[in-house]
Amino acid sequence: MDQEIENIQIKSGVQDEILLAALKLFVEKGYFNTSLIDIKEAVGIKTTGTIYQHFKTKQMIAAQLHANILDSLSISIDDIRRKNEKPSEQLRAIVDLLFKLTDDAPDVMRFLLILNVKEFLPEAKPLHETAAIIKIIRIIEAGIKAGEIRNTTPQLGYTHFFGVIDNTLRLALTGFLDRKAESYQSQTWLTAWNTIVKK
Amino acid sequence: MDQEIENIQIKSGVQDEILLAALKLFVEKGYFNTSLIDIKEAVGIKTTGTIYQHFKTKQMIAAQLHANILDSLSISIDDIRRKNEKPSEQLRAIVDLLFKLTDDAPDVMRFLLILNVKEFLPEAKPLHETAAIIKIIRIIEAGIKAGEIRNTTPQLGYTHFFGVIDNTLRLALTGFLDRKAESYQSQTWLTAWNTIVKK
DNA sequence: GTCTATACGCCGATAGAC
DNA sequence: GTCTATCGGCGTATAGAC
Repeated sequence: MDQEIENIQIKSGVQDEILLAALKLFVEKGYFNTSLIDIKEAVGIKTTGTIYQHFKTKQMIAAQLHANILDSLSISIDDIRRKNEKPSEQLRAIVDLLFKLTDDAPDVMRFLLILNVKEFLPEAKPLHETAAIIKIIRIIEAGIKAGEIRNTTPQLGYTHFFGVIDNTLRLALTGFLDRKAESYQSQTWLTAWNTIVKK
Repeated sequence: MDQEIENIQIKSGVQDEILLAALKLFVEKGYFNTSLIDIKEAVGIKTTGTIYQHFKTKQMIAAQLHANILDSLSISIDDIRRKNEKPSEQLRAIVDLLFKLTDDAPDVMRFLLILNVKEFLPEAKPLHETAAIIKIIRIIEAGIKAGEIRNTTPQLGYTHFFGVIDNTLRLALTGFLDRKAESYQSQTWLTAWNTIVKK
């Protein structure tokens, strides 16, 4: 999986076909309901043995996916921080990205928002200890210092703001909200921003 | 498992000991990482065969837990609706209940908020088609009609309001928020209510 | 590097004694 | 109703030919 600014690109090659097929199956049926035989068939190779040429274990496939997604996100956030000055603008750009990913790469967002990663990657850091989320919390921290965001703890600000954002994306991904995520974007941004803005 | 108004009570008896042990293990390790042997040992019986006297399959244990939790919630919401007139008061009482459950019965809330139920109960209704959630959406609908809640769709109102609530509870349950859920309750209520209140 | 074939363990579930 | 014992199957992983 190739990381690009502001998006998540998939290279060709067997290894990446395996990752792509696994991502689709994991979010569709769950990690434990997906066997290497399922993956083998989705990729179109004839044996599970071939998978072991590219990944040491089934778990490593999931670990690689997890790392790639979080790395891409972290890189995109770096880029957003370079291109935008004010915390409010940075948050806005992050929200834009997440809505875009939800419509364009829903399986990536399902992996992030719906799967309980800890069950199949017990060694994985909790989300809030990953680089991407730490950077977001820093942005909120900066917003509080700059007077854009009301005086609260960055943790609780993050919790409320992304409570609105993530739940909207999650319920769009599961079909409870019936239109494309994009159609909820402007109203959801306003609502989320209002949970933390200084008035 | 005995259902009581405003709380979730566990009866004694082997059957309920199994449910209680399974709940704890499922939220701790995940459904698929929990074997009947784990459950047997947690309960303190000597054989997995005994479990089959009370439940037809492992899946039925999870299904029973799921049903009991959602039924209790639905009953509690009925009670809240009887005791409170205004939609704002009803929502407030539901939030009170959820925060209370998070501190007093965290495993129940972990089952509801963190586990990806669909993975191990593929036949289960999505949460938003359950009686409990339908009732909540009706409350929001009533609030819009009564002029307490701003003019939006009940679905999006639900999404934003419970985005704030659920994420706060989820992050309290996972330790990202380091104090008891209760300590965030009043501020989180205000934030959530502000996402939908008519101004 | 991809294939065939298979080993091996674990777990859900069952049969039947007590 | 709880126990002992065991079956059958699935799924991960490996060994080795092509």
